Amino acid sequence: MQIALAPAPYASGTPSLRIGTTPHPETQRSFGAGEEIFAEGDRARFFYRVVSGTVRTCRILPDGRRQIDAFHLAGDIFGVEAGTEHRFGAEAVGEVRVIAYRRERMLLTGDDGALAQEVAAATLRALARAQEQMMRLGRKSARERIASFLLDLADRMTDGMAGSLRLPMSRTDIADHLGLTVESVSRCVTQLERDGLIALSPDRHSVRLRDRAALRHLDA
Amino acid sequence: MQIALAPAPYASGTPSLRIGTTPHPETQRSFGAGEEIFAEGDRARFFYRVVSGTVRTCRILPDGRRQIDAFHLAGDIFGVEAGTEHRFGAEAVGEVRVIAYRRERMLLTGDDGALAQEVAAATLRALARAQEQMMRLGRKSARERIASFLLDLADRMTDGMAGSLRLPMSRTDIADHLGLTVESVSRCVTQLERDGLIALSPDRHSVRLRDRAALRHLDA
DNA sequence: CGCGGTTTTGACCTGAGTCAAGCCGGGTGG
DNA sequence: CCACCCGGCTTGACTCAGGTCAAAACCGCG
Repeated sequence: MQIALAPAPYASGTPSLRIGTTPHPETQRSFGAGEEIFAEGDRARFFYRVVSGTVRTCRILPDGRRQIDAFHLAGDIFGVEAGTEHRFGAEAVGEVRVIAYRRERMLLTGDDGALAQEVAAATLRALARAQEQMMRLGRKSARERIASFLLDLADRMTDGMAGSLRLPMSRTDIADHLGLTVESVSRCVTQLERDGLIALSPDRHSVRLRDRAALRHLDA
Repeated sequence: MQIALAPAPYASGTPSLRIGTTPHPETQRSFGAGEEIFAEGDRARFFYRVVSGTVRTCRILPDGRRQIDAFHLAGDIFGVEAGTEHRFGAEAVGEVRVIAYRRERMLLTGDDGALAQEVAAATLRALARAQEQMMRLGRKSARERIASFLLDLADRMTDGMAGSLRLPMSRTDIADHLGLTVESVSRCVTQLERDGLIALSPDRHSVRLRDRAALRHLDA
């Protein structure tokens, strides 16, 4: 497959879009913290690209248990479906701007094949992440999951200057992503701090990875 | 995307392949129980389709913990990679026959676009399964994981006549897929049997789903 | 009928969950 | 400018689902 896994061409702060020969007015939308972008079961008429901010896609069991499938950062594509409806809900984590693409756009392989290829690449990347996540959820301890998650996030958020990354999501979100409880996440993070592997800002939302080697060792 | 999620055109016992205009001699290969089809880290020169039998793709942590990513049944495509190497190993569960496709075949969008589309569809399906699996691993109890797994397998193995499906894999494999231990799998299966939700053959490898409603309720 | 691998069962242990307070920081209004 | 609130984070004490270790039991097979 000719899919290039190079960094997504529309990274972080690139709201402008090059779009084939015919100018498609791409709809750009904004959402406030916690707002729903689409719900589980909605008709999948669009798929999206994050322009700025962070999006979480998640599913909720009837009894309230929640699993956050993934966090999508600036440049990431999400909401692509094989069937006709969204199998996950999507919500803004903090302030978010996204571009909505009409799903049918994917049908035309002509002209805008570039977008189609990008989507294919994004899908493959999503699959790779999902597989990584399965490893975490299936076989790793709480401590290992946190270490792995932080490293992964650090890789993806290039912006964070000098090893310090700002976590856009709450502890609860992290817990629901890693299959843990808030308390466990809190305890593990604190423990990693005590052990000197990471350092936390006073508001506890910025993390500096002080000992990547040790973290990577935990990541296994 | 024009991907049709209809049942894969080359299902179960269909070794013959229709392949565009130029006849490509597709390599068909056989493997015995436990044999390795490719290893984690191998150059990804081929991807595969299961002709008969079951394949497991898995990853092993340095300390020996194993996570089985997925089981691939007849008709399934596996081993498609975004990068240049396989990020999972693949092994035969019992006797297996597969067709190996040269990876470059995907490059030509011409002629054989059909295969390319099939791969795209397979990728999307794999992603959907991975997401289902994350839900299981992240938020479900042992009992629920087993129920969910059995239902899923029953759906995919149409062959199993009248609700009775033969599990091709060992308890250990199931455990490593569901993030449990052999003992837990065994206990849960036995419990489901005692509770009358399932019935087991004397060799404990065939399962009849006696109360799908209850199982589905567990699946949530 | 004995053998070897898989599955099951039992007794015990522990990592993470649960429940219940505190704590801290940031935002508001007096 | 500061006292107060409120939601998210942390901490502590206790519980429990599932893991661990060890031993049968079972099935299929030669």
